[in-house]
Parts: sequence; structure tokens; C-alpha cells
Amino acid sequence: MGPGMDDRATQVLRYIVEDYISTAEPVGSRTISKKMGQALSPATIRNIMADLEEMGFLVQPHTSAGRVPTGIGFRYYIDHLLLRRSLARGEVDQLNLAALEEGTPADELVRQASRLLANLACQASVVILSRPDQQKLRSVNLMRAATDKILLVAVMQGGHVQHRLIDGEPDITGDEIEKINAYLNDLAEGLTLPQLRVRILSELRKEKARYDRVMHRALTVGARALADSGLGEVFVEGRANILDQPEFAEDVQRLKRILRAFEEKSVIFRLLDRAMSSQAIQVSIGSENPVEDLGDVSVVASGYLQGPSAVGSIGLIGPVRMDYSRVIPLVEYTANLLTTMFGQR
Amino acid sequence: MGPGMDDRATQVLRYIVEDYISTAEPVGSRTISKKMGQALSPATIRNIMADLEEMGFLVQPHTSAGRVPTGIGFRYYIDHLLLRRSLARGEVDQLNLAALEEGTPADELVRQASRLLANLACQASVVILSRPDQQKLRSVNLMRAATDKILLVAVMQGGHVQHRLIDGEPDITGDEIEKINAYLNDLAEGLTLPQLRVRILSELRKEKARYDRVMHRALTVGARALADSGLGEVFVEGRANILDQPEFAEDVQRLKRILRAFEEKSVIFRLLDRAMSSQAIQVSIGSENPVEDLGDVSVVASGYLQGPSAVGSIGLIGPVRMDYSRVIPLVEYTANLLTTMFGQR
DNA sequence: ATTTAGCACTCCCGGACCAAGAGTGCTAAC
DNA sequence: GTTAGCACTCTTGGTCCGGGAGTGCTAAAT
Repeated sequence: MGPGMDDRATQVLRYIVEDYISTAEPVGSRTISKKMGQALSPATIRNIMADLEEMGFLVQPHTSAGRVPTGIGFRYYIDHLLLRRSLARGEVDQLNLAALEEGTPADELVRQASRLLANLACQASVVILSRPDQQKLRSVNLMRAATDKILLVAVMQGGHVQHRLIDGEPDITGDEIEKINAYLNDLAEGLTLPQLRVRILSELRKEKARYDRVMHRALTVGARALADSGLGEVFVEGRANILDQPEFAEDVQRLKRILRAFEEKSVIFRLLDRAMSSQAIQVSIGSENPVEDLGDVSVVASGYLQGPSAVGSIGLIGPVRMDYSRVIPLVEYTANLLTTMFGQR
Repeated sequence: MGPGMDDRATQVLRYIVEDYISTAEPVGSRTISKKMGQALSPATIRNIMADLEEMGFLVQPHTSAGRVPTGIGFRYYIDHLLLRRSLARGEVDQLNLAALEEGTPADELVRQASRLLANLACQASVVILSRPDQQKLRSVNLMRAATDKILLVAVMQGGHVQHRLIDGEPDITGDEIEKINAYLNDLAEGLTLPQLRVRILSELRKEKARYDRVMHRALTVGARALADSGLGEVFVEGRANILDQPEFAEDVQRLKRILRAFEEKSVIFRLLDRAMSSQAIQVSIGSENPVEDLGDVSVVASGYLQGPSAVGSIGLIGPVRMDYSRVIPLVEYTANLLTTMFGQR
């Protein structure tokens, strides 16, 4: 809290931010005066505003326009002034993921959550899943997919399922696959796939079973593929919502930058990565976020857990002028919902 | 070919369409005259243009603007006038899906194809996969996913893999799962999942094995889930490319309609469904396509096969003013590529 | 010593108006 | 049948202007 940041000033800042959030227009002294019940005249407000501008909380788009909060202004608002709105009953109802079909795969669950969140918040919503090669395994299985093909199926502790096809193994019998499965599952639990692989490799040196080759092959393909896909899954939902935001609607260049960013896994990943490790909500305002191309959007995100380990992160992307009082509880609730749902799995 | 559609008129139509495709601006008589090597004066061209307009091939945005081809004009161009450009070497190289990691799942393969196609064509690209409950099975397997959970994994003949989680089966042994698998795989091949289910149900009436419940449960969950997810998978890539098209760049309403449509599985499905059943390329121009909201885009799509059966369809979505001579071969090639790649699986 | 009213000033925005340019349709000549 | 010529239409971009919104400053009021 800077010098001269007295109570009245923060009040005014709050009103300005809130008005700006709802109108998307620079806000003038007269408006604020009215909003504060005429307790202070426009002229006084103007003085306060001038102070706030000097401190970096506000800017004027041009002389003789109202003020607009800066990133710093928003930051201060969020850190000190924000009153969270609790969720309305209807909102909670709409987020009812439990209504999903029994047995829905984890990916689909997460994607649905994202979609619902996007609709409720009227923003674009994004989910990332942690890198598959860093997730711990729950179980690994091989199964015959065709005469000369074997499918490697890995179930992660988060409930996510990964699979790869292994070619050209026509001569292995069902029994042998069985044995491999039993063997794998003894070792697999709690390891990552790459870890499992090195573990097996060292074991293999000792005993020389007939199915060495298959298992070796499977693990190599599996581990390499997972390492290769590098980043985890990324889902973006509700892209169209950003077109509803007046700040983006006009400027096609900006839109293009944002949409392009949405198509790059790595960018989205960088954006939400920070939130993944923490369950607390993270808000990056404009240039605070780690992607230069998205210097004019805000990201509100939170990680979610599977048991003790962070498996992903869900959030919203929208204009800096977001309704944080609504959006933050929404994201928080959704992330918690995911955590509890995965807890039951 | 309408009355009075002489050679010269078609020539003029071709030039107009092609010029319009490359410039996105109404084209005037002077331009065409020059393009035809001054063989005809602008005045003559104007007469021909007036004829073409009367026949419905052209329109004027306003008096004293050049002409723009109508949907009918484009249709005629595509059906009778189009000269396909063969693909450049570099283009083929860029579509090199074979370079993908060995064992990449079918979904990922298809998505990559879509992405590459989108980049090459500078349009949005879309893939649909046929409804999972209509695809024939190659094999079905249950596997233990956790102490009280079983994972149902179904490999389709197209190489697509579906999975669902089945809850609360702690008391079944690995051996029993084995038996179920053996039993299932005897029956499964070539059936759809719902078919398999009714088949099993009738069998179950006869013998009462201990693992009835699990199998029944698995099939019910599987079949219902698949029926429920209704449509197949849909992937959209290269959305940002539509912002490069001048006809969409300005009009935000239109953009929003298109982006929203992209988020609705069912819409995309309706759009590409027709193409799925045929290997020949399908071109829907503007209002020809079955989605009202997308009355101002064209769709170029083609189905692809897995062996004898159509499993999906890939295509491009863009402005009516697309470079069909380039885009059609591209889509065709990509679809064929997918067909051959799936052939090897 | 604040607060406020008053006022001059600045800047944006929308509408009116105009000139240039592009393209047409028609007519009359080739 | 083709084309040159010409009058006409319509868009586009630029300029100009007036109104409105909002400010900063100053001087009066509390």
C-alpha cells in the first residue's frame, strides 16, 4: 500500500475498477461521485483520481477521457479490494459433472468441466494435463489388437489412459502376454513410464525370457512416445466467447494472436503451468503472464489434484477487464470439483 | 450448360472467378480484357458479363462495382472449368505423416493430418470420425485399472481406441478377467459394440457364469457410453486461418457464428457427414451446405477408409472464394494418405 | 486546509460534404 | 458483332464541424 493510499483513495479505485469491469469504458469523476452517493463531489474525485494516476493505478487513454485501471490497478484491486461473490445456486447446478455418464474417461471429464466453466464465465476456458511421462502409473497392460499388433495401455494414477500401438508381433501367444502383464503390474504401480522402462531394462539383463523382445519393445515405444509427445494434453473450450469481449471484437490482429496462441500447445502450457503446482488460484494480469503474445489477456487458473499429486490445471483466459469477483470463485469451485471427482476414482 | 453459354462466356467466367479468388475484390471488365490479352475490348466483356449476370453466375455488389461470382458461378466453375493444379513437391513433403512416431494412436494421426492440411491450405481444417457405436470392433479387452475398477478397452477396425471405466468390481480375479477376455474376443470381431452387447445378453440367458455380472456391466456401460457420446470425435485445426480471409476479417458477427459452429460437434458432423460415405471429393459452396449458420463458407471434404469401411472424413472450411484448384487436390491427397496409412495398420 | 463550483480547454466521435476513382450501361459509330 | 465515347452511379477517403464528455485549474466556500 503506497504512501497516500488512504481509505478514500482505495474506495475510489474499487469503484473505478468495478465500473470499468462492467462497462469496458473509461470512467469519469462524475460517475464515481454518483456511485458513492454524492458524498464527494466530482471535483474531489478528480483530485483523488489524479493521485491514483500518479501512483500508477490508472491511466487516461487521452486527455479528457475518463480513467482506466492499469495492470497495477487491477493487481491492487485483486490483492486488497476484491470481495468474492459466492456462487449462485444455478451456477453450481450447471457445473454438475456428476451427471456425466458413468465410466466417462478422465479426459472427457476434464474437457466437460472446461466447457461448462467457459459457458458460465463467458470466457475461453483452458485445461492442461501434466506431462504424461511425469505421471505415475496405476497399471500397465498389453493386449492383442490385431494378429500382428499389440496395444499398450497405460492407466495413470489420475485416471488418464494412454495407449500406443506396437507393430509386428504376430508370434506371441496370449499366455505370454498374460505373463508380461502380470510381471509389469508388479513393478509398475507408482513409477512413471520412463522409470518403469529403465527398471525393466536392468531386470532383463538378468533373466532371458522368450518375451523379452515384446516387453522391451513395448516399453521403448511407450516411453519414447510419451516423452516425445512432450507436453500433456491441452483442451481449449469456449473460444468464441472472446469475441464477445468488446476489447477484442474490433482488433482483428489481436484476435488472431490469441487464436493462434490457442493452437499452440506449448504456449497454453506455459500459461497454465505455474498454476498446476499450486491449488491456490493464480491470477496473471496482462503482461504478468509468461507469454508475450498474450500480453493483453488475463489468466485465472488453479491446479487440481489426483490424490496427493498435481495432475493438471484449469483456468480461464479473457480480457484483463474480467469480473474477477465472479470468475475467481468459479475457477476455484471447478478445480475443487475436479479434485473431489478424481478422489473418488 | 445454359443457353447462350458459349465458349467465350465460359472463358470470361473462368477469368472472373480466378481473379476474384486471388484478389477477393469485385472484378471489372477492364481487368478481364487485359487478362485475355486485349482480344476483346472492355465494352464487349461488359456485354458478356451482363449476360452472365442474367444467367445467375455473377452479381454486382452495387451499381458501378465490378462483378462477383455467385454460388452458382462457383459451382459451374468447379464442375466444368476447374483445372486442378497438381501438388508441388514441397507440399507432399510437408504432408509426410509417415514421419510420425511409431505407434501413434489413430486419433493423433488423424489430428496431425488435419493440422498439416490446415497449414498448407491456410484454411481451417476439420476431421470427423464415424460414430463409435457404428464402427466395427477388432478386439475388446477388460483390464484391471485399480483395485475396484476395471477398464474396458475397445479397439475398432479403424485402429481407434475407446475406453470406459467400470466401477466397483473389487472381487473379480485376474483369471476371471482372462476368461471374459477370451470369451469376448471370440465373439467381438466384426460386430459393433451395441451388437456385441445384445449378442452377449442372449448368450448369458443360457449359461450362468460367475462373471456374468462383470461382463454384463462392462458391455452395458460400454454400449451405453458409446451410444450416448452419439457422434464421433471431431477435431478442428487451424481456426486462426479464417481470420486471414478478408471476407471474415471485418465482420465480427460472422466470425462469431463460425467459431461457435466449430465448437458444436453436431454442426461439424452435419457438415462433413455427406462426404464420409464417399471417397470422391465433395464441395459444398456456401448455402449448399447443410448448416444455415455457415451459409457463407465452403466445405471441401473427402471420406477416408479403413479397409473396406468408411471411418471418417477430412476437409477444409473456408470462404466460398477458395482456391479450389489447389485445395481440392490437397484434400484429396490427404484423404488418400489416411486411407493408405490405415491400410497398413 | 479541504472541498467544491465554475469555467476554459482538450479530445473523441458522428454526420455532412466533397472530390476522386472505378465501373457500369447505353448509344452511336466502325 | 464490336468498340469508343460518355454520362451516370456508387464507393471511398478526406476534411470540416459541432456536440458531448471529461479534465485541470482557480477561486470561492466551508
